[in-house]
Amino acid sequence: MPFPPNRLLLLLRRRRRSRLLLPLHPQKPSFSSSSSSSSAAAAAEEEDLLGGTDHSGEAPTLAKLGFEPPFPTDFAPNHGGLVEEDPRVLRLGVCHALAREGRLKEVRRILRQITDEEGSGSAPFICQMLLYKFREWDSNTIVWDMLANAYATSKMILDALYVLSKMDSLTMQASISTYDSLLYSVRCTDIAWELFQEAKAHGLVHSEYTCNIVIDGLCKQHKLVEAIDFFQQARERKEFRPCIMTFNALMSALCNVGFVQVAKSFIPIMLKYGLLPDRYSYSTLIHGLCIVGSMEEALELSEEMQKSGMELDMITFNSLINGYRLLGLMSEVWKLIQMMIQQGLQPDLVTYTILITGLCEKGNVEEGLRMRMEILSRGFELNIVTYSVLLNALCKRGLVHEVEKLLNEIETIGLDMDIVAYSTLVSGYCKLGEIERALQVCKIMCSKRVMPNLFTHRSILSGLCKKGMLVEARWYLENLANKCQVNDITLYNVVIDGYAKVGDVNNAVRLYEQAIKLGLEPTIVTCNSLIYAFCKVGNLTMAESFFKTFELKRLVPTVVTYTILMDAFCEAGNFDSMLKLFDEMVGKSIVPNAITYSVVIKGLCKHGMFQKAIHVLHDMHIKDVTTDQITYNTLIQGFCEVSNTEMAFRIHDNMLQHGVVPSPVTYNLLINVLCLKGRVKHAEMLLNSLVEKGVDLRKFAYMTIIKAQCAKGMPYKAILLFDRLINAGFKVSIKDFSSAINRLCKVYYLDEAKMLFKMMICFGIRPDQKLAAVMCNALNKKNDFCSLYVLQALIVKGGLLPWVLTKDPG
DNA sequence: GTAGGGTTAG
Repeated sequence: MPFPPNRLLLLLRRRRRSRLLLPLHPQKPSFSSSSSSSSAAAAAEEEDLLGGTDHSGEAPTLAKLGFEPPFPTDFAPNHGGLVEEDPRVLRLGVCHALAREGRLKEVRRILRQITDEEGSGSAPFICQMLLYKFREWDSNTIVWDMLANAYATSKMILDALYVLSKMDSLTMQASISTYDSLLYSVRCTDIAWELFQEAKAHGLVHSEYTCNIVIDGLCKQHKLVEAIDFFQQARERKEFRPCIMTFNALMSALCNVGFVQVAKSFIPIMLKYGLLPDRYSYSTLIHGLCIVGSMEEALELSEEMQKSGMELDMITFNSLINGYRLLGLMSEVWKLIQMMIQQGLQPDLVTYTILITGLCEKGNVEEGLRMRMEILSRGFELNIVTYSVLLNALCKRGLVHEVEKLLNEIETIGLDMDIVAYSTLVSGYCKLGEIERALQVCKIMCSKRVMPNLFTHRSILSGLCKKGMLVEARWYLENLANKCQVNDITLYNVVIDGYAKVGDVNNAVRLYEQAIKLGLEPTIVTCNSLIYAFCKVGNLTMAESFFKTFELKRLVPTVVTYTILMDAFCEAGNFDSMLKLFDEMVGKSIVPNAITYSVVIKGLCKHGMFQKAIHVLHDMHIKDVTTDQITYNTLIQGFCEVSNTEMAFRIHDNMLQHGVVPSPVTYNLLINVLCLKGRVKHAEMLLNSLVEKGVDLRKFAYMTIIKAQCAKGMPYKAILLFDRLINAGFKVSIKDFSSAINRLCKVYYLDEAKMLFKMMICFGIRPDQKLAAVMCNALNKKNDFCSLYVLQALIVKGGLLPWVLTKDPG
């Protein structure tokens, strides 16, 4: 007997809430809903078989696992339910007859047909047929064993276990191959390991496949340490002879976590067993090397593969292509595709998806969409993976309309959205601040039985936090923890960071402590957010203290940790501490990135060390650190703050030379510095040239010039620009009108102030008390009583208190 | 054995 089924059921009992649930037959009666006395007796027998009555008074284990067999209400012994003519009985009879003749292949085929037709939950019914019609047949054991095997190979695990438990009660012995089939079927669940241990504890002999199945299962469950340990021990005890598939499984699992060199070390072991690496071994290792960015080594290995007589196939080519994509080297991607075509292989959907991903990552969604048309024109159909890539890119660009179009397309062609596609959409809507829409998507996916996972929940939490809805985020998190038992530190990280961003140190720390109490391990991300929280409220002592505490906990600081602390010291004006941290970081071989350098540049500028700041920028170019808009803006801002217009513009030119497109913030800075230096005309010229070029500008750029024009006595230009601002589609507020009107009043351009005031009324914006007071006082001083009366009437009509007419709030 | 969703810093 390979293993005792009742013991297995006890194992299963411990996993009542495991994910291993069979699809239910909701319309079929369950044990508990049974009403007839005979069915109650049968139910009692079932309970006995299932390992005795549960003393807690709960239903039997299988029933708790969602197993609701049709028996006993529609079929029971001595109940007349079994009729000779039942085709299933006849087929089981045929099986017995064939088994007697040793025609086992045919028996297997018929039993597979029966189990597939009857579906999950049918085991009790079929067992009853075998039990009451064929008990005395000498071919009985073979048929029972093959029935268990049929259920196991059809992934109806609980049915297989049920048959085995029945066999156990009838003192029939199941075969090792049935045991292996069952083990194979459950190998991806944590049941497999205990199943094996139980079998071992009972001194059962393994087949030559058993250990290979266990290793494969452990690898697929990402239990790498256990898999390797098991492999070593089984080898030492000479319990098995590993096959090539086992080596490939181990190497694949290692590669997937980035341990490609460890994976490679399995090759000599393979050779010792007389096994030569096959195309799967090579492509697994090549894939592993590609995902860690070791492209040179990957190419070397692909050459070795070819020398061994194996041509590169699509999968290996795609791995290499994706490797270059991951490094952002799209030119190499194209080269490899050319090479692939030269070798007679046409790009497949995976190749195209990698290409689209690469294009989208470079910000070229339009080209990605065009590529989609090319795929269709080549006769391919897009799958949900390709659509997810496009959806993600469109969401990130905020192209909601295009997203909707693509979703319609997915629906029209009848493609099912999977968990990744739905999560992408949820995340996309969250990033766009459309939480309600994201939650609607969640509802839809649940209704389609695609359940939200960690990614989905994290996106929702992140979206709530970014909107400042921390109460809701906390509520959502606690609901997840209580109801769904989803306890993952990354979910806590998101909310802890949410608190950190608004400077709510107390709640950030409290939530952190709550996570620790739950037994969750903090990560460096948790730590970084807490350090950020203390920095945000200016408590650098606590920030440093937390930093040291986490280091003691062996959490390794990252470039993010150092950058947070450096920025805080920079903001506090503690230049020396900032540089000390920078040196400490470099000393630990942590490589500074663009964000770190921008903090350093900011610090140097604040300290008046502009030459050094420029030097850092050059240094970044030499070290091939990507400079972005913020890097340049930081330096431009530095020069603007000391009114060095010339240098600010030179940095802007340098930015263009390096192919970095200035952001709206760049132009805000440049226009502002021109206005501050009194060069309002230059500022306007710059603005005009930018508008002509179709450059994306912010309201700030317009308003900066308008305010300067008002203050410098250029009221008509200001009014015209105000008009252009409105025509450009910007929304104007009372604040914008007030800032212009106030300045005009200050320099006594009252007629123009009145014009803007009228313009404001025309736009349906009512003056507030402060603006009304400014206007009234100015009119009073100029003795413009006529206008004053009109204004007063307007104010009274608008419901503003009359006292504003005599008081100037300043 | 190949492609998709992701928490932290300027």
